[in-house]
Amino acid sequence: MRFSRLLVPTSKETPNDATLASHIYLIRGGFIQSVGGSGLYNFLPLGKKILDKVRAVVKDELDKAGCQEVALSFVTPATLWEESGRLEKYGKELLRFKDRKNNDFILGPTHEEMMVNLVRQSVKSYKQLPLNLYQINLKFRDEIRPRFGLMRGREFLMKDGYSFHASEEDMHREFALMEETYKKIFTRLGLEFRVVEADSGAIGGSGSKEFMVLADSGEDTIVVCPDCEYGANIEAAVAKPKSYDADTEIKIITMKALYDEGETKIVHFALPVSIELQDVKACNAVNANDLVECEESTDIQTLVVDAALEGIDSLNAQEKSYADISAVQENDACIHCGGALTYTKGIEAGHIFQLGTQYSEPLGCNFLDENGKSVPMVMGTYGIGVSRLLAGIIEQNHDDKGCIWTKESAPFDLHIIISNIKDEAQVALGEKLYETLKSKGVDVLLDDRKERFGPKIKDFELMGVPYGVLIGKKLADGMVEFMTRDGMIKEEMSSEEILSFLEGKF
RNA sequence: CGGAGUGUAGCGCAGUCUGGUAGCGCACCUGGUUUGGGACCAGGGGGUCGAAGGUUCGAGUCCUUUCACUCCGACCA
Repeated sequence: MRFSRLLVPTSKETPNDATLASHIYLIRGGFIQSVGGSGLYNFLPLGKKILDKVRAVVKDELDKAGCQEVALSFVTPATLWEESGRLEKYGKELLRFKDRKNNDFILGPTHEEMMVNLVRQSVKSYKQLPLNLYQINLKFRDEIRPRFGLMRGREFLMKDGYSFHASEEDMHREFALMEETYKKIFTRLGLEFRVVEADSGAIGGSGSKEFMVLADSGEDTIVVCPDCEYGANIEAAVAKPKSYDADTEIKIITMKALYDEGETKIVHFALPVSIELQDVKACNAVNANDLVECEESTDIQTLVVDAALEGIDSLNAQEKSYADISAVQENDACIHCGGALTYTKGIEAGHIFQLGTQYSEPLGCNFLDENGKSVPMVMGTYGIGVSRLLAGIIEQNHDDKGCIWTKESAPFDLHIIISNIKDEAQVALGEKLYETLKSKGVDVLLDDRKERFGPKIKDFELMGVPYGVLIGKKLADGMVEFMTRDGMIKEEMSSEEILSFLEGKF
């Protein structure tokens, strides 16, 4: 591709609402463009190219693992969501609208219902199982507060996969296979990541694991053990129970729990004064959809006491139970090896769930087993935020000048700069390298613009193609420079050798 | 949803207090000079000043209503 023909509106100026490196450089580098509405972005040619490359890696690994790609309708009849019971539970994040006949529709934020509907119509026998179907498609979530560019948009590209099994054991096998497959994907993309235990949230189900791209700018706090493999989202993290004695000071926190159909209930949580309440654990302990703050109340009817206080406290309530509701703190002891746990920050880029029959049962997704008996399929579900991965790659790979794309995500293999377009020798060498490498399948960008050296090198730094060739005034002495974007390393070499050097490299 | 703020050219902003010809920087177009770190000179194009209503001889500016967006918080696979 010739730079003079490419639509890449790079910019010197930082958008005023951007604070994260990925947001700043994706816009300044001309990869994406804000639509003006919050959390909505257009992908410009370079951004689209990267998105396609990341998507191709995801698809390649999934296909190798035996998954099959489909594309489900983006617009979903609301009746399907009524069947599963999530129409209410998902709340305002769900974008709803009516058609001309006044039928209710939603734009899918995730597609369990749609996929189950597809499978229940076409799969009837254990002989057709197991099955793992996925799509890489737009999702829409009406986020309360979209921010950070592609990190938390309202419309985004997600890979969502769903597996269907005749037994719990087979689903566990697939879950492990997907964990391995995801590790391969993240590794190929050049990401530093950690697989952690997680809460299942609105999706539901039993075991779930998150794939966290490690970055200080991440929105999630994760607890990791330096001595073993253990890692968990703070929402699901557990530590070795601490022991308390009868003198331990106890605090009681009042919260309002929200349930389906607008029901609410005042609940109380008791735990040692020095320990923070972990909201998600607390929410799960009372089986609520959500917990919100409310005024303190001393009329205690429902009380959940932190499990560590069992046998120590002398609290009374009509309905009293024990559960782990405490937030793990740094230096708590690892549940597996006793190591001192630490906090780190991560970007949730993948999440895999063991769903069981949570959707197949209410939606009637049944099959006939060997005995001719109709039973619900056992399911797993697996997601990757594909557009979020772009942001994650930049969060991990940038410097103060711009992006540094990894090999499998780079918009081009090589970026050739002709410093002075009026110098015929420079142009001739640039064209020769460009045409020769292009014919050999190397994806080359040739900066043939009528610009000075400054803007050209700035754009190279900003756009972040991993390697570059600089053909400039040193050509008069028969020399050119080979540049490695990571570290901005320049190596001089003779203009005679450069072509064979590049042919060997790509 | 609570708190704070902003809407003026593609982007970033001034002008609003004190009403009187719509401005600046970047970007863009033409010509010339320049060509290794976001050049210079000259000329040029681009706006229903977020929307609606009101006050006034006259509104970007004052009043009322409304919409949108941003930031902090709460919330969130």
